[in-house]
Amino acid sequence: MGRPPCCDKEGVKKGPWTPEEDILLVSYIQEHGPGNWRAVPTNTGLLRCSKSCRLRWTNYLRPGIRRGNFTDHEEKMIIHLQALLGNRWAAIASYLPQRTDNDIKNYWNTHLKKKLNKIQSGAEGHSKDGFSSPSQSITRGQWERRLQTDIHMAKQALSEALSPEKLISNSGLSELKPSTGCLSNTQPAAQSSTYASSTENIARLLKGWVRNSPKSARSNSAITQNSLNNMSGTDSVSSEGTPSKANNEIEQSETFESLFGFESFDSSHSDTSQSMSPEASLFQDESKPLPLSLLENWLFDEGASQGKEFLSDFSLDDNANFF
DNA sequence: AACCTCGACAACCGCCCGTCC
DNA sequence: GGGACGGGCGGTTGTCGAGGT
Repeated sequence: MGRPPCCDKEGVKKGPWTPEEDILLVSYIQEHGPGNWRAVPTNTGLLRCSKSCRLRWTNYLRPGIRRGNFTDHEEKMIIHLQALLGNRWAAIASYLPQRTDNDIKNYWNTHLKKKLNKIQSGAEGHSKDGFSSPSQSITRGQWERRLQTDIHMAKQALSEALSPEKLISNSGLSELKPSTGCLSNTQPAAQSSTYASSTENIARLLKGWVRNSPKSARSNSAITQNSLNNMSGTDSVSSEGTPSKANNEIEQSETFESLFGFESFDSSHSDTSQSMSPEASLFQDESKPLPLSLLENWLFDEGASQGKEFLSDFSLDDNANFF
């Protein structure tokens, strides 16, 4: 007997999620927190598979997700991390807390793969013209130096992206300023007309839902705090850096709105991978990235051969020229 | 205007792993 | 110890819109 499917095939809805379904899901998670996905469809009345609910939440509804165009910085990080980690999208995503693994995977498959192929074919063209490919001509010493340089670059990029100073300086309430924030109704650069990809629709709907829901009328701030704790899957907010009662209800309300307003939709932020919204920082604990030093160790201790493959696949020089 | 092709991305599927009983 | 289950992950497919013919 094979493993039973995670959900009955009959009576399970498939395809794009509707706003109503999103609201049902979000409201449930607000009350109970993410997890126990098996129970979600039955408790919410959603005609969806539990996996589908989890996916919808983690990839699109979860607070702190940045969508829209990838910055050059993010692009570089993805390329470097892909070279280091391979197609371990979840691991790569842990270094880009605002991006989901699915998003990164899609971006890789649709954009970066092609770009790198172009580069590679370009390099091959060179070799045909008399230039030997780097992987063929490079000595081991050169290769190691390049590898170290590459790791250093990746490390630098990561530390820039994840440095606490930047997090603090960039994650402050300035993110909520109308000029750049969620309340400004800024249009995403690439907005699709379909609901599923119209994150602003979700935001608007959810905002409306929060305002109209009886619970929000009862105690908006309480919900906000609870939902933050629940949604983040941690109780981290309360211990250190606790939003004290000095953080008044308005601020918390703004924070909540920002959860679904996603200022980061605004792709006009120049180097947004370096900024992190407060909500995003909440989720950092959820998936702590492996320290890069460990990656280095792994790479040098066990993966020298893999490193060579990497270099032959992905030439630094080509890459440098490309960027 | 109708049809076709291609690209982008949301969602699904199946496998695997960790946890619990 | 091992089976069942829930959840995570990566690969793949489906859908839809844009652009081209």
